[in-house]
Amino acid sequence: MSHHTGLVESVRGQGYRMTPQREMILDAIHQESHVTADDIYQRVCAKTPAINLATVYRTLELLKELGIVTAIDTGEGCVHYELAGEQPHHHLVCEECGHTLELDCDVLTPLEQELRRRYGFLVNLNHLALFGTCPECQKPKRKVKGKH
Amino acid sequence: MSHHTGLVESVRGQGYRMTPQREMILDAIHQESHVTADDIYQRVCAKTPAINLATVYRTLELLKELGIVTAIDTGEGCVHYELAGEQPHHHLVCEECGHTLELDCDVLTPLEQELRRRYGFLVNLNHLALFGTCPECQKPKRKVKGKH
DNA sequence: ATTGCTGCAAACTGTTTGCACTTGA
DNA sequence: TCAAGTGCAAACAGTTTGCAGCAAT
Repeated sequence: MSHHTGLVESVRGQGYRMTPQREMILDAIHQESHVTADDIYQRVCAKTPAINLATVYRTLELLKELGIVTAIDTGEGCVHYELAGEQPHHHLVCEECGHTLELDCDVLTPLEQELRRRYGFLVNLNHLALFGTCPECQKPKRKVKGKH
Repeated sequence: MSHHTGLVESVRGQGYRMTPQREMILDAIHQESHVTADDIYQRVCAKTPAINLATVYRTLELLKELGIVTAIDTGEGCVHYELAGEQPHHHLVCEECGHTLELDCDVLTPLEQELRRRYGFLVNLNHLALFGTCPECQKPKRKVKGKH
């Protein structure tokens, strides 16, 4: 099942133990990237008796330190995780419908350069979430409005 | 004391009551923008007997709806608030030292345009927080390293 | 046989909510 | 007057932590 043997080795190679839990968690992120701790928890629990949420958090923390996953805070109150190996990409999150669309990484290259040139700031745009209004929601349609 | 009479009127004008609490909260944000709910709470409590944190949150929620303040999630686990009237500006947050530096808004204009052109996405860059490494922390200095 | 990892339960942080009381218009 | 706003305490969600037992090396 493990198509992610490299990752397993990477963990072991750095002096950490490979446990069934860690393997399942790696498996889960591998299957579906850009997930929350709870997503992983659900996904893992679905197949085997159980795993503890705390373990998921601790493992994610470890994987983050090992540079295997990266964390993205999309500002929705929960952190999303992704395999670090992935092509860095970004998310446009619609504030109205919550829909997320992915963004080619090259769109941000000019900004990256500008920030370095102007401020000497080395920005980390591995996984950025930008908020706004998606094309769909910009269409006037029936304005429901109302004081929510 | 209220140099923010306009805001007070704005609240009242939209059919909401002006209470001492709300006035103090407005006052606080006026004095120091880019604050957290708790900052406001502290600041207000310092001068008068007391105010309730829940009230701060409720008021901020209201002010946000009225378009008087805007919320920014800098990803540090707590939301920052700012007077909406402010020049939109952005923050470069250093992941190493936590230091924040402000960013001229024009740096992001090209990105804004690109997103609209390419994806039809109307991005809201009123208050953006970008993470990375500040010039200071890029200097090699003594690498302490060590396992977290 | 160690030492690291796990599960569990409890703590913690930022935020929200239900409800009875108070107060601005 | 009376709906809107407040304080309080309790609930919440996401995340972290202390500790005793379990298991990978």
